[in-house]
Amino acid sequence: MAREQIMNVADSKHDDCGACPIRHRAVCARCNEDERDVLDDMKYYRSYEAGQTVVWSGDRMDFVASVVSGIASLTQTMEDGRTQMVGLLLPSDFVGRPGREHAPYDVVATTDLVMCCFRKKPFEVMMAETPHIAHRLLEMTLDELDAAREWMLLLGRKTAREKIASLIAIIARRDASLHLSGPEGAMAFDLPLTRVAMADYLGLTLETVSRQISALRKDEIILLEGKRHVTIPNFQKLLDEAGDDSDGGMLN
Amino acid sequence: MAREQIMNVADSKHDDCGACPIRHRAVCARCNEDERDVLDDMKYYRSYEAGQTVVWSGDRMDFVASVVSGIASLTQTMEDGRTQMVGLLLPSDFVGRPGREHAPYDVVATTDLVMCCFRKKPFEVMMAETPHIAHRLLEMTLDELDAAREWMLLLGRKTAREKIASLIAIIARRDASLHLSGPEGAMAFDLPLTRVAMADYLGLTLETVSRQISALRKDEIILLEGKRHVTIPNFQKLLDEAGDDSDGGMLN
DNA sequence: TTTCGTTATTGATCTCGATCAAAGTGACCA
DNA sequence: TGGTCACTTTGATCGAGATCAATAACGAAA
Repeated sequence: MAREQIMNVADSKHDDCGACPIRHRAVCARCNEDERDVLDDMKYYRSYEAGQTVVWSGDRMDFVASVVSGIASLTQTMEDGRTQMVGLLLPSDFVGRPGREHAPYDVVATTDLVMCCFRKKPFEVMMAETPHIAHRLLEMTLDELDAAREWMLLLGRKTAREKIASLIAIIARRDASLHLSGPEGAMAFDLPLTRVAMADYLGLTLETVSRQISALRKDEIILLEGKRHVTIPNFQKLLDEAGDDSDGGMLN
Repeated sequence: MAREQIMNVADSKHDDCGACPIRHRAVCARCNEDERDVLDDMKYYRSYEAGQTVVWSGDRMDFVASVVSGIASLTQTMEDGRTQMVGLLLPSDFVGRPGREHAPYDVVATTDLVMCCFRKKPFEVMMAETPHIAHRLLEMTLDELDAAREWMLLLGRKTAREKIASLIAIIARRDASLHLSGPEGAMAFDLPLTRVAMADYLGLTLETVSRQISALRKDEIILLEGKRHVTIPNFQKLLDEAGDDSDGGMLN
């Protein structure tokens, strides 16, 4: 990890709070200047282009990180090339495990990506000294575990159509919560994933993904402009297609 | 939760350490008597018969718990009855989330089961005061997240035969680590799951599970005595069938 | 503008696992 | 001893999604 590759972003008082959950919620929220100094010393930003691999499975990983902007995905690959996405990291999501030496999955930039990295050793020390951080991290990990379990239902039991509808609903909801838009009328956004990435997410082939998206469009569950821009005229209808009960993945 | 249903197990000095990871690793290991007293006050044991439901999805859940003996499973069900197991809890595994009101999944006793329960409020207080517990819990949650991600690869990309082989390998390994047996020669154990439970775990039907088990037996990857007792003559062969690279699910 | 390369769509066919159906096994009890 | 019930195995057939193949859309570079 050459020093020159590290991009230090201007660090005026609180301008990165929204992007960096560890700092924002565990430390910065309390505005403890000592802790801020420790953080400033041990963190750095890196950016990646869409398609770049952040870490390869099995590589030594001497940092933990959180996503500032863009989307990263965790991917597992079998020897014969079959691949399954096992995690989708959106802004504020965390990756890396204190106490672990090597990455267990490929981490890939799905879109252009900025990550906020913390060198692992000092991060571990800080975590031991700052209970807030351990609690916040536990909180985030439990959220991820819930998401993973929702995803397991999708992979194990849903039809291709339901899978696609579920994925679009997840993206729509995440997008809506980022933009703090009003109650659910029409929603519109760009799909941040290629058909191949969707297929890897859903345990399908890209052809099936394409066919099912076409089918949902024909049935006017979604509207497509170009290949990526989606409008959802009726969110409830989409949820019905997804086969989710109730709120479909929102945590209590 | 009637008082009479609560089974208080004899609590001589350290006899439950092996069964109760929270106490064992976070508190009891330090032999801090004050903390022991707090725990003794807030914990209780419950037992369930195979098939009994511990909590229903959506129910209020005012405790967290860890498995002392037996196997519990976390299960999600869609309105039309399709069900997917999303977690398999073996002795020392933890269930429940501090700060959550309602259970997001059904928790079912897959075999006869004893759980060690902690009332949630006092547990949360203790967690806030005892950093060791939060760290230990984070550790366990991260392990579960890793297991869930391994499972996602299985659900999304593996064939029926690979799924069965993977499941048997997981059970064999867990069993071996419990009994601290020597290096991997022949292994023998009872399957703790019915065919239906395996199907729910693997995202298959019970017929397919049965057929694939028969096939593995015919190919002498496994030996079957009765319907449940399995012997694995060559563990590496089983791993090859499972399609796992390297150690197939062991962490780091 | 043409050309190239990436990404997406659509069609034809095949296959693995689901579904429907029947029979086998073994524990428990009257 | 036979009957019942839960669980499992095996067979026959079907269908959703995979696979193989061709074409389309679109942006970037020349």
